Amino acid sequence: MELYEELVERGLIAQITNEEEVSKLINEGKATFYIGFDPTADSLHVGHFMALCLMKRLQMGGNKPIALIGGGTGMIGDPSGRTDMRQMMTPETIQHNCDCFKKQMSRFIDFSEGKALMVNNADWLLNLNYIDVLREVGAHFSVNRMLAAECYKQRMEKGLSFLEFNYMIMQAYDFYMLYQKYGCNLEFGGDDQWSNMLAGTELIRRKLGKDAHAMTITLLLNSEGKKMGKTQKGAVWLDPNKTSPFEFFQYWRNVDDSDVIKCLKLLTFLPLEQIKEMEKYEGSELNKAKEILAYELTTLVHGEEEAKKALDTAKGLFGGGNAENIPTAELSEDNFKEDKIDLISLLVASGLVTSRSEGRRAIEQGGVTVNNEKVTDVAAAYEKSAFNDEFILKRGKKNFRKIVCK
RNA sequence: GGAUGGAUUCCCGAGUGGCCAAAGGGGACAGACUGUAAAUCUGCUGCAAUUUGCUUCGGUGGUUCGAAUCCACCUCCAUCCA
Repeated sequence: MELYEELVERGLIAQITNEEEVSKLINEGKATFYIGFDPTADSLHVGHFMALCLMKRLQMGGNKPIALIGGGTGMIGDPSGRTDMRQMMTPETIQHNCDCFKKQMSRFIDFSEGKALMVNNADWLLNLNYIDVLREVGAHFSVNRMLAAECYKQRMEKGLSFLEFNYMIMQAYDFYMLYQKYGCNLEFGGDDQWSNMLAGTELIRRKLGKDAHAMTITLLLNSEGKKMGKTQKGAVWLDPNKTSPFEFFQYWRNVDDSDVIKCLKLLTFLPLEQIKEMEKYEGSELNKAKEILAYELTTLVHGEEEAKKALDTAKGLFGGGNAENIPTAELSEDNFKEDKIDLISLLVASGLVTSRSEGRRAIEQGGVTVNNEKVTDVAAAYEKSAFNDEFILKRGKKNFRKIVCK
């Protein structure tokens, strides 16, 4: 199967400007393509992960990826799909985030010997002269058309600042620059970027009279149409310090039945034949597929060793076995009063709940377990010596913490 | 710059002087049922304490025994007009 066909088969492709041209380009390994990442946080998250995978797939097919870090566009903020204005970031934060991105990306993409490039649009955007831009680029944009773009629809109700309105122009300009500098002839991006990307191809056509293409990646949505990769606590990060490998593993282990196959196709590098086998799974058999999904992804992001650990831990916790690597909370002297600590304090100290009220509630509702024994006494307290042996605290069904005493 | 409407707890949204920590819904969380799934049902959802206290309704000040509710000023937002 050719590369492009595989991408389609996996459901990765959402929209495309010219299917015939693009498929030819990438199948022959002749594309130089770019994907932009705006440095909105100090770590990449799952949403970026799909883009990284795609870069990798294409790179394996001989195409040349350019990872564009949005040091310049980050100063503006993309209004697409947002209902409110992004918080403005300081240049220092942006720089810091850019650096973090670079580090993380190098894990996935081979940047050696010019096989891939990493550039920062701050290099050309920051020094632009307002009047020059208006004359050179602004003349080619029709406000009427821009306003009609899908990505601004939501914002038309709540309000859109001129600052953010310009995001599309900046992104278009990026493509235009990359085309000239590196012969970049293809832009990839999330499906919510479609209008911004089209703006780029149009700008290139108008300014240079050349064809460039755009292709969007399916957004990772669950069966309810919500973006995946978000939890109550926020995004699922690729940085192990922000989302531990175990948490990362668990996130995928817990996806809905209806989303497993889709995730396998979109996110893993498992051959399609193997995934097709799993499509036949029914009922609880799907748990096997979930396990594979979680294991594969954890391996990709954190390495095989971490993935094994996470798998072991999960099996231990849910199947009754060793629970070596679950998140640990350390207690210090200060946590004890007269060599004792009450259960509520313990819950708070371990980070399983955020307030004492919440802890009390959890206990009252029968959601707290100590070494597999349900505790319903709100006033329960433990001696220091209780922590000499293994002490596993559990809130709800899936939140574990091993408690150790310094 | 002018006119009008608005800002309520995670979100939407009721509340227009005491009965309001604030209806209802959504979400989140917990329990039951399960397969570490979904659906469903139940509970719960400001903070702290074993029936009580404390801090909340854009901000600041004021009226009042008492304010989310009334007044003044300010900030922000939306719509229309320029």
